[in-house]
Amino acid sequence: MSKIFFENLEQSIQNIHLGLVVDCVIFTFHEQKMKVLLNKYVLNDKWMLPGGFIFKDEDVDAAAKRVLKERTGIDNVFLRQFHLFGKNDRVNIDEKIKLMENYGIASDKLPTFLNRFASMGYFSFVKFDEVNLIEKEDDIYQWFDLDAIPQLSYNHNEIINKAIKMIRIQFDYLPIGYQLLPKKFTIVELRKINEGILGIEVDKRNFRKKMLASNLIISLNEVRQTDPYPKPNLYKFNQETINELLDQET
Amino acid sequence: MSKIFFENLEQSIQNIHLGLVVDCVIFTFHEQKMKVLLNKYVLNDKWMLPGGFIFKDEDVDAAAKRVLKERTGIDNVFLRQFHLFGKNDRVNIDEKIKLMENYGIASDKLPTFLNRFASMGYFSFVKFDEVNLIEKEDDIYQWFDLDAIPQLSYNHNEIINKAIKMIRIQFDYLPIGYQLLPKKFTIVELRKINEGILGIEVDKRNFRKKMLASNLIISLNEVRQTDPYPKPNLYKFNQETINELLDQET
DNA sequence: ATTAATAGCGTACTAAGTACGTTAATAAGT
DNA sequence: ACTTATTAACGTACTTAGTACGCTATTAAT
Repeated sequence: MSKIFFENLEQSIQNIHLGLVVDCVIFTFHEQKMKVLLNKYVLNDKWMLPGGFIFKDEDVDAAAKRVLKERTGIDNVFLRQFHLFGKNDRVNIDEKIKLMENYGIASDKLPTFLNRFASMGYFSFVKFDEVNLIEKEDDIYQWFDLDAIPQLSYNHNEIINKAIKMIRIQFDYLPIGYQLLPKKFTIVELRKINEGILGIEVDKRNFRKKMLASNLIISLNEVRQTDPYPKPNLYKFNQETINELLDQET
Repeated sequence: MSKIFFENLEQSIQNIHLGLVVDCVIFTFHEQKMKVLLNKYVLNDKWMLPGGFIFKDEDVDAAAKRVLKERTGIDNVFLRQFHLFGKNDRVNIDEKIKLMENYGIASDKLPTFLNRFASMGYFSFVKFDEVNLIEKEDDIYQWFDLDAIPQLSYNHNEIINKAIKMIRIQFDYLPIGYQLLPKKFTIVELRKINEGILGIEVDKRNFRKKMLASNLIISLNEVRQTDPYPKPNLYKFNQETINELLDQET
């Protein structure tokens, strides 16, 4: 949804698949912390998840991909369904009317638009450095620390909480570190991601032992010279193991 | 979808939430085998999954519950989302037109109905004895062995396969045996369910040991007298453990 | 009288997970 | 110049969970 969409609402409505939208919980990892991408229309006062309509004849998964590409510029992104939010009262109608009025549209003009839309939730993990936040004149984007999410529009707080819950359940089947880290990374970075998502502290020594025993990572026998003190060893992911995870396409 | 629906198609369309349907993969356990419930309109030649539309103002989860109740008579059923099938070409349009024509409806009469509907997949586990298959004049129901599913309409074979895949991934978090077995059951029955769903054989002795060591089941110190030889001991589920699983509501 | 079937018990071994002590190298503070 | 705090990396002991497979007791069928 953007200015152009609202300015041509009647025509826009003709081109979208009714009754269903996608919302994306986009995670990244930066400065040792997990972050979530939020979006705000300048005319609105609350932050919300990046989301959007599905075009007629567009696969739902493709719509989620497109939304992500439009916002972050990233192609070929890792994206998974996690829950359909299909409660009848999911969207606060007053909030929706207010948004329309902010764009100068009478609320009784397009009843179709005010009908209920179920929301398919997707989560995604993107590399911070590869993201190029694409802001339009009327909406802005910002990364928020996972432990400092403000109050969001509609049921979007619930959606984020559910995303985290589902990610935790599927944790071992998701190549999260692979999606978030650069080609070369340290074991500590990998641990910080785990801790951020699982919401717990992990024993440093046991984590290292577990990683080294697994066939998930391969040592590059190379230390990161830019780090101050005990310069940490660098690792890469074992592509075979990652491919096995990706093939499962949960 | 039923005769009444089609006979009043124009009016029926007014009352449904467009763009989204629910399809249910309903499992049961009978005579030591896992079964799936399939449905066939007598005017159609292919079997399909029980599914249906969502009413305007009806929660999507509630629609799935209603579909299940309408077909099996069971209230308060265990039901979980597992995947949204949102491919644009998911439903074979020719098949859909043929179905409409079988009901005497010209295919060009209601373009809205021919628009794409995404399908929210739900799986469910029901006790065979509690099911009371409710057949209407124009559609019939039948349990099929999980390893003998015929070719189904639309993408319904894909939906079943995905359901099984998702159930396997979440296996340890789902109270499957609890949903399928009567109050009193034997360890062998529990094992047969596991084998049926996981598609593998499980070592009898280790399975028993694992179950006894877990706090999932409690011995009733009572054997089933109706069984022929080594009359097996009966167990009940530990309600506390089951409640913990149910609270997670994956 | 022999054989087949199977619920249930037991033993040895392997793999995975947990708890926590120690070292080595450096930067920052006094 | 010396001490201290920091932290990547290695190591040891112990616990728990999982795997492989042998055996027994009791009945029904042949």
